[in-house]
Amino acid sequence: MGKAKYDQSSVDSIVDFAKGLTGKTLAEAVDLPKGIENKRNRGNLGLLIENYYFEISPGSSQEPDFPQAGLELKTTGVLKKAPGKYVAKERLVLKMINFTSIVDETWENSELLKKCKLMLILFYLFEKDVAVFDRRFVLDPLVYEIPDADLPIIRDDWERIREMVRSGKAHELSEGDTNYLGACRKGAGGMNETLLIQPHSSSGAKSRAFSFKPNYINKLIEGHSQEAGKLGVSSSKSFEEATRLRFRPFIGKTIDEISADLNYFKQSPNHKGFLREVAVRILAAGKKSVSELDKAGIEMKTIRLKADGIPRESMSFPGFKFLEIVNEKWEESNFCDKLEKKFLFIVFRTDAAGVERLERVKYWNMPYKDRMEAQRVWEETKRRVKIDATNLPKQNESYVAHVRPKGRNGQDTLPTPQGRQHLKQCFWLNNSYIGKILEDD
DNA sequence: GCATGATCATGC
DNA sequence: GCATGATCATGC
Repeated sequence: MGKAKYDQSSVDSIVDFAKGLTGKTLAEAVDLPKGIENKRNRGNLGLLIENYYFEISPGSSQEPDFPQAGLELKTTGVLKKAPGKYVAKERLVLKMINFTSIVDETWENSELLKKCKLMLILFYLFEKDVAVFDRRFVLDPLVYEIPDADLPIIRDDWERIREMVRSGKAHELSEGDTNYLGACRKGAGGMNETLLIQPHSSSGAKSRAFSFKPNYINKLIEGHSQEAGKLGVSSSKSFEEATRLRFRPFIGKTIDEISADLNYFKQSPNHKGFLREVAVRILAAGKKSVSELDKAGIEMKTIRLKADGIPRESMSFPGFKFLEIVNEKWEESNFCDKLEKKFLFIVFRTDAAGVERLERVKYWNMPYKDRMEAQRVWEETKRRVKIDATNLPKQNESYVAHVRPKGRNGQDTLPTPQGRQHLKQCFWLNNSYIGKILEDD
């Protein structure tokens, strides 16, 4: 190592040095050894940055990357949405969750806080076919310390995760359990993953890591922490309660009344997303900009109940491609991702007189058992697509989910492994299943 | 009346 | 231009 380029014990010095990356790629910023450049796309940019830019090789995973400065280095990808506007490509993994030790931790003495109390986050532009060392750092490095406004939420998230492990439910953890801080899967995955031992249960658990959810990262990127405070997120009220309050004034009102209140009306009788748009407008209180939900990665769904309490329709999810699903793992699938989220149901109901009203809102996480059933349906779909993409799991084959078309019209098709074209399809949660969920409370 | 098939307007 | 959430339409 040559003469010191910066002082590893000084946060300011490290940050100043990090700014040298802004607008550049790693390959432009330093002379990389030849062998590396020959490697195609693969490789972990974060690791390369540590080794070749900062010239450090962090050892212990318990300590920050710059132990003397107490600073943890993170490198994360962003996507370009519009000129100058970037969004997180994915969650930012902070640290593996140690199931054994977390049960005895408090937030203040937690391993997470020890390692990630102060972070330096570098943002590079993710582009699919560009090698990692040619990816450009597009934003200034961000020095991150949990903002006061976000602390109650993140701390609450952490405590929820700890409580899950304490009650022997590490294997039931899902990202939807929490708001900003998630427990994401991290590790081998797939068939031959070795499950980890957890303290208060004999069930093995998949390895998981603490992560910041993409939408929280987006919030950081936008630098809107203060605005989140204004929305009431930072108050002693829980995050969910704050959102619930938004809907409260409209509960019990008819759709026409709400529509009039918001001065937002159905333009076309065929507008199938109308009620969703109504809900979006309630949330945003007029401004249909970023909502609290987006930041927390909450999945909002509108549900319309018939007078008997049964949902009129099943619940659709994004479409899948026949040629992709056959090579995908459940854990990597979009459907799995969605089902791990926290849902916010906006429930409308037609009353005895035939008038439809906003009945209530409800937060919900899909129970572990049902996620496993959804996985079964997904695996079965994958299996059948390989054989005959026109014969997929129907509603009566599972109490949780089924597969059905989703497209613009009969011409909206995709190629199948059989070499034909077939109507686009997506996964649905059965309306009977949704009905059950709403029944028990 | 339900399960399945087909398609809509919208926002990004 | 197209994926999306959602609802309409049909057949049994």
